[in-house]
Amino acid sequence: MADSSLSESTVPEKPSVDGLESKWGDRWQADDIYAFDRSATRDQIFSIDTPPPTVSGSLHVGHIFAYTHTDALARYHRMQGKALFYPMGWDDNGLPTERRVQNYFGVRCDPSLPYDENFAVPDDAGNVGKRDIINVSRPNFVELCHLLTTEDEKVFEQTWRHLGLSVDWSLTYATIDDKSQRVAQRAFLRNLERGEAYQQEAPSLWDITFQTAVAQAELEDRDRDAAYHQLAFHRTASNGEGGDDIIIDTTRPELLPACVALVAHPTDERYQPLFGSTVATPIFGVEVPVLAHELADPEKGTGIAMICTFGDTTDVTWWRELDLPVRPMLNRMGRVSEDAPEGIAGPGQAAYNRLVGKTVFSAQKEIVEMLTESGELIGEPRPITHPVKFFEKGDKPLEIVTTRQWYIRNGGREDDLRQAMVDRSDQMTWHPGYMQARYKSWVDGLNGDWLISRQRFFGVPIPLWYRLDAQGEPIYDDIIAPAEATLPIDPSTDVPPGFDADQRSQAGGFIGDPDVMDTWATSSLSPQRACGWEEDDDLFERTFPMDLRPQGHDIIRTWLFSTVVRAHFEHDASPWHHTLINGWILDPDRKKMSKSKGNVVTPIGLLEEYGSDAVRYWAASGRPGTDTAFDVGQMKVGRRLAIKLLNASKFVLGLSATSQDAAAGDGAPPDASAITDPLDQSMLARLADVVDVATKAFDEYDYARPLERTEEFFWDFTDNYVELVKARAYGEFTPERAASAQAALRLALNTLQRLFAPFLPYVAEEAWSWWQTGSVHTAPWPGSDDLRAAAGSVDGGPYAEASKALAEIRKAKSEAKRSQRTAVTSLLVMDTAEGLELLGLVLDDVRGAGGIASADLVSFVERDAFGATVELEPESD
RNA sequence: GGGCGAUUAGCUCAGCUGGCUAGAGCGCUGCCUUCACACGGCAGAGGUCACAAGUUCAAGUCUUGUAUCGCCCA
Repeated sequence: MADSSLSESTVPEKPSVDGLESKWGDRWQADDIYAFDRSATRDQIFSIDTPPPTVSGSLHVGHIFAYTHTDALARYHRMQGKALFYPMGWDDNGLPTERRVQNYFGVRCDPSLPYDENFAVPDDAGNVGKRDIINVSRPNFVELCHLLTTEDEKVFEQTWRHLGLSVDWSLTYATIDDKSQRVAQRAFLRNLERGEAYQQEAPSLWDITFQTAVAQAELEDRDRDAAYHQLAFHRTASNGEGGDDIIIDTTRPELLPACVALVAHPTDERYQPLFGSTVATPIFGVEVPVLAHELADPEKGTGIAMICTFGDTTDVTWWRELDLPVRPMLNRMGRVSEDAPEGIAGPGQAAYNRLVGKTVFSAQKEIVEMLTESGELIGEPRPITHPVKFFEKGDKPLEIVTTRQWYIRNGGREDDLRQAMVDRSDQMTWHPGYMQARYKSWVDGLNGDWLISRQRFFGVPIPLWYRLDAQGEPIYDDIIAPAEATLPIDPSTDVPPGFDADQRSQAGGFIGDPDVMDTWATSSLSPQRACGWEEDDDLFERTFPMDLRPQGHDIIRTWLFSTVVRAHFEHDASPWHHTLINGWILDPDRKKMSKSKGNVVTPIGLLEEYGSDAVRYWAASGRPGTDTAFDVGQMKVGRRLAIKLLNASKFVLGLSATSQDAAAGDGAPPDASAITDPLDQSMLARLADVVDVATKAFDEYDYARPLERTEEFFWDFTDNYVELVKARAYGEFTPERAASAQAALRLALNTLQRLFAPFLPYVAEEAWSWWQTGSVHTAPWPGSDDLRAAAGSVDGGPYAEASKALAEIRKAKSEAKRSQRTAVTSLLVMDTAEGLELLGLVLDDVRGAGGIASADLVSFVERDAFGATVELEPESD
């Protein structure tokens, strides 16, 4: 081979996938190839609402999986000429960070403490042994949160860069940064102004561990053991005092002091005579009404239930709809309050005193004892397992306590708004489509507005103050809101307009709202935050509504839904045009991988062991919406594929120093005028089909099919086409026919490198760099027109026929346990007339690859099906 | 209880608007050091497409039902 100076100087002797991440990662950063071009107009831009990962957790393979999908789509659209608006965000706001900070530094937030300017980070941070927890003020605690999340974010960024995400890192935001706080507070104030946010003193779900209210979206049911206890309520003068007791079934006898009524189904004949009368509670003798409501289940227990304030959400419904009094008995710690509920007196008070201060668990034991003593517990408790509501991050059952909280309307209490939320979901395309059913069923099942206030420390403060009356009590209706221009504010340290700092907590002065917002109340504004809402109008107009929201199906009811709510109110629009829902990673037992199960593999270890391209290959094989098994086998396959692409590129580029276009290409397809051989044209015709299928699939947000089809073609290309064409490409026939092979190989290689670029960004870039200037990732996505032009009128037939013949020859050698280099002394091919004609076109190539010295050794027989007989040269020793 | 999805070789999965004599990779078996690649290549064995009815010239593919698994909602 004469002149291969280019390939020799740039193609390594032994190509390797190792080390490409840092080589190209640095280069991409230096060249800023993923920078958003904000001069592009809206129709030239593709904007992505990247899910901000929770930095206080660790990255796991599920993240790698999902973010790779988005990145493949991003890279495709970039190659299609779009300006990518592809930011990364960090979710550092909220409870998970608080927890991590508590454990990492061995501290606890005590909001009553003053700020300590000289607070030093504990020496044993990150490795806290057995020692006393240090109580710190809220501002100190928040500082620690910022300190740790900043470090965590660096680690995350490093991993994402290693994976090869093509985000524009200059757009990075955090959900707790000042701009996010400003966006969240501004949006809240506007919701308030328009009547979309309101406060209410109402029964709320309460986590006794975290000491905060939680929203419906954060609930999960968990099965817990419990027992039905039969309690005897007594008749009163209203329904035949001294008559048979009324027996109710309850799993929570400890709430008996909080009983406000009994309830049965209106059509239940057993209890109809009692409706409207009263009964006396056991032990306490409190008189409560017997009422009718259709939520009472005649099949459950004795068909009549006691309503307590509050044992569960059904109690809340009954309480509201039946207009009952509140008789609370549990405090926010989940213990029995000192003050007995209204109506308890005399001997009842003495009994109540036995419960005071107890947890619900102990109170239940105590009350069962009392009921047994009094004979009002009928029979033995009957154990059951039933679903109990938990805060998804908590480990104690939720209680319901009456508190003042802030809400944002979401359709849970208004049918027209509920319908509007469903309509919004029709305005975006769901990938896969069936995931929209989850959204709809969630919206259908909403039973209240969105509770957004949280009694926590690290979050975006509710930006309000309240006036204090002459006694120093807050007047919650007398709200003082900040001007938008002053945002973000922290009402616990900032002073409202028209007041002095020393009026804080003084009679006639003010007090700041102590709460922070639900973390979803900030995340639900990620499009607004990323796109510069009210901060950068020009950017906002170019990027919003966004093109794509990718996310997991587990947070459709939280993140996706709440984002739709906010955009509906603020912009009267759907926040995105498309949403891509990813599945989960399952371990080999088909269980969701999670930290608690101890089956999580660290991503950085995988990336280092198999290479980023290999891991991305595995990830991109997972279909949209489909849960996928964690499979290192697929990563090994991906690694082989990546290496193969390097080696195939090396081979093609090493061949053809004769072509002019061997010299630095600019990304344009090589000159195809030399391509005249039928086999070459046939291969390109098939490649054109692959390009069309891949393009169509990508346009439908399916990243998996383009990879699959490209890979399938590529293996066949290397196994069959390259082998068939080798002899000719090396010049065994005429120079013109060699040139045809070389040009076809280069055209195919050029196309394949670009097709693989979204999936295997490192090897694609490496191989591209051997013969092209510029990055493959900013090269145009391949079209099929050039390929079809080169193929002319030839279709895939000759290539298929040649491959079949070659397979027969290989099979004969393999079955004879001979080397593939063994010469063929005779080949008889049987096929249809059409098949034989096609074979005639490519016979030289078959001979070259099969080791058939002369065309005289080949004969044909016309038949209606393909077949072949192969004779090999005798074995020599 | 209502809904969504899945069920194809030992394993992980393709098979889109019905034409398949059912595919790929891994794993397994045998062979080949071949000048792009041993981090390789060639070949082979391996499946009544969960089950049952139906529509159709034709069903893995459509309809209905059943079973099992997973998830969402109540």
